[in-house]
Amino acid sequence: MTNKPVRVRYAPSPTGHPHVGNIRTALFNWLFARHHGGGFIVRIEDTDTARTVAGAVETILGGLKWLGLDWDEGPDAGGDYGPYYQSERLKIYTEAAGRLIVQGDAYHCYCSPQRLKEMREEQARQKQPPGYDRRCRSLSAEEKAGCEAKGMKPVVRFKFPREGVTEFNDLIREKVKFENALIDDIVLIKSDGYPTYHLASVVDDHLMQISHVLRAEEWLSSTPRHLKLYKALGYEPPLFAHLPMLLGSDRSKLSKRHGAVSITEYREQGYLPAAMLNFLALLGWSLDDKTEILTRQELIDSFTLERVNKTAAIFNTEKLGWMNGVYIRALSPSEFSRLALPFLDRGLPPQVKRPLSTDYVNRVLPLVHERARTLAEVPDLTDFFFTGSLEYAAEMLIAKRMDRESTLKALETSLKRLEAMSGFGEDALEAVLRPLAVELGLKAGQLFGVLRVAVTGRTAAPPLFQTMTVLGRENCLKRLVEATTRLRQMAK
RNA sequence: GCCCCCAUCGUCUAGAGGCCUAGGACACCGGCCUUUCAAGCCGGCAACAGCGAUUCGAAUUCGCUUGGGGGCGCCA
Repeated sequence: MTNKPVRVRYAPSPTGHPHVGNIRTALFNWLFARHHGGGFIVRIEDTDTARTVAGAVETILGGLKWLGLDWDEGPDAGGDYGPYYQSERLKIYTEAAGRLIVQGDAYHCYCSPQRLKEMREEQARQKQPPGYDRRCRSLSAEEKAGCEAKGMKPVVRFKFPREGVTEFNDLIREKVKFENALIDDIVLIKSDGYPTYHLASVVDDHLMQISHVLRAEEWLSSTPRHLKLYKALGYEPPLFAHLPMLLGSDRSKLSKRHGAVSITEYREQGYLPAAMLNFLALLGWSLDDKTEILTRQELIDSFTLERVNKTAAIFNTEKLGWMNGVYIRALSPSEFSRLALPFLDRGLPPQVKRPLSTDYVNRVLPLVHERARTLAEVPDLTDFFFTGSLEYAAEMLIAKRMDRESTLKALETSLKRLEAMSGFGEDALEAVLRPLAVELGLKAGQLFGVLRVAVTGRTAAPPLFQTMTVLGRENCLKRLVEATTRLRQMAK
């Protein structure tokens, strides 16, 4: 450990949606910062003008906010080390690159993309490792002048040492060693004047006084270059920790074909931020041998790099679903209603009258509270409470070990008894229907099953009497009549 | 192809030489509860990749093999 104050950063590039793998990296950085009482900085790495997507910054920031990952410095927050958009720091990078050239640690390269492409193809043919052949390292003054005269725009390349070994101590992987001879000269400044990730992140991490770089494992092999860059620039490098990757179900890099991959999609699918946070934290980190559910504060208190593991983890949606269910059930009824309402409003068929009655909704939702794994399931679970007519096959009305005739009789008798009821409460319904089953020579389950289908149009639903109570007398009677008709019309 | 990293149930993981006939969770399969579903409870299935070495003793240490992942862009 250095004795520098803890300052970590999340440095997304605004090229698309916030990938859950990326967000997991953000989360670990945030947890690390909060655990140590350090700073969490967000820096936008918008140095690829071609790939930058409008609105992406907002989406990424929105994802962080949704999860409650607050940042101390960055867009919207300001800070003493800004600007926090790399596109606004171009001068700084140009200056750094200029210094490296003067020092002899970097050089202009005029090789065209075309030549580089051909070079790589040739290397592939020869089964040689691909990499820049350093041709422009030894350009004479005349050759250089010639290129300039032709108006060629150079890139700046880093002169990586040709021999020796670069070794460093990764906080998670411990000693990692690379042979310098195998590492080529990376581009520092592109021909459009923008820096590459390598230069920009090194310069900014230094300037922003980042103490620990926690990033995904895919960066492990470029770390030697970064280390040499720090050295050439005269900076003291931060400590590095390369986090395990997040993989899809087939063990390949998590991508769209594995399903939802953007944090925004999970939000839209009705996952709760607390569940998402908890789940993501457990991908590559664990507290002990049994704890699964942890609050944000518990996560902060117990998060350490020592307990981050080295193995890539598969993003397991099944377990996320279970965990989300746990969090949903832990919600108070009113919180559940408040959170589910927008999903209901959006998910119910268009013919359902809007606005939805708050009072009615508040009576319906408790019935499915413990049955929902995501908020997005709520409309499907409750639509029969809202729609006018039910759609189901008449056969569904016929319960186990019953036939058309006995079902018809059960329906007609029930209808008569229900019509005769003065009240229509849960207990009253049970008091009427349970004895009726006996009277009809049916098991309670058989009668209730018939009525459940008649009233909800489905075989799986919330408890019958509660459902009927909420649905109300008029609606229930109407549906029983419809069920009778439907059964009569059914072909024998 | 070259370089780097990794390797415990299907999945997420516990395990830092004897506590391990390897623990927990998801999923799955039974059972209980029960008007269906869900929830809950009880039980079950299921793993130390292989081979050598070190050691009285190895999932834990070392080596090799195999397997998986990542990197090798004027992307990040």
